[in-house]
Amino acid sequence: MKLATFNINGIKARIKALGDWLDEAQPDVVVLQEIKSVDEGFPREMFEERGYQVETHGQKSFNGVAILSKLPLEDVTRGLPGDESDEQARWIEATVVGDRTALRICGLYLPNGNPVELEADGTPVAGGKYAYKLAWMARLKTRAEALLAAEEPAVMLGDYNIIPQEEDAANPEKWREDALFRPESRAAWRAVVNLGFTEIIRTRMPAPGHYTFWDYQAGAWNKNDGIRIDHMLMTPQCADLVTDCGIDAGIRGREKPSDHVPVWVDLAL
DNA sequence: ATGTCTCGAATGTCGAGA
Repeated sequence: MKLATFNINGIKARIKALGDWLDEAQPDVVVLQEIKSVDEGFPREMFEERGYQVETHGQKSFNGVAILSKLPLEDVTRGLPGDESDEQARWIEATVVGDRTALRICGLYLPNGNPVELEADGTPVAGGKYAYKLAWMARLKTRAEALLAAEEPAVMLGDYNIIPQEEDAANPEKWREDALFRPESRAAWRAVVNLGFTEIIRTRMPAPGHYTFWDYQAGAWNKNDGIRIDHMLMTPQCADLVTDCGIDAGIRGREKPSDHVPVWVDLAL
């Protein structure tokens, strides 16, 4: 079973590029981020024609996540628990039913967090975007703890908007004060990973220089000025199933690309 | 040194978000 994550930066602008990649890569399950569409406006037909079941959690203009699956999906839930007042569409879960085992999939679009606004004592300004990012990550940790406690195959994958370590950026210095790389962000990331998850790309592709995002600005792709911010965190029971993984970086160089590229894994499901 | 793209509201351009 091939599982992938892809921040598409707008479904309407990505119909051609996404369709081409699906036809070539042939993933069985894909989580999408930044669909930037309400559920009713999502072009589900182009995926259903290709044999995918489509589950969306959209909102107008911004954010929005989805799951495409050629395997049966069960128990679909929308929204990250822990804050009923949070109206941003950034989390969707479903159970993928395989021949041998089931896999809980959590597709996520973690808040960007910029601009970083801090009080004089260094605490994030309440109500600001950086405070929202860190609060969201605290809720993520709570959900992550429950997934681990279940001792079953589960994966949380998507656009984490986190550069975990220096080797995950071509030019770490220019990200030093950014919400994607600041110490508070990276500490919150480690607090989740260190609960006992396998970060599968780090584990299987440990060399530096594997990026998943290149900014549209300043010729970042041509200079390979990238960062690795799209990740997969697996419970031990899920990590045991992995047979291969990769990053489809090449599609960043095509016509009308997203600024992110797909990250994928093969699982003996 | 500079450099981009998407969406939506309001129009034929702009602000917000990333």
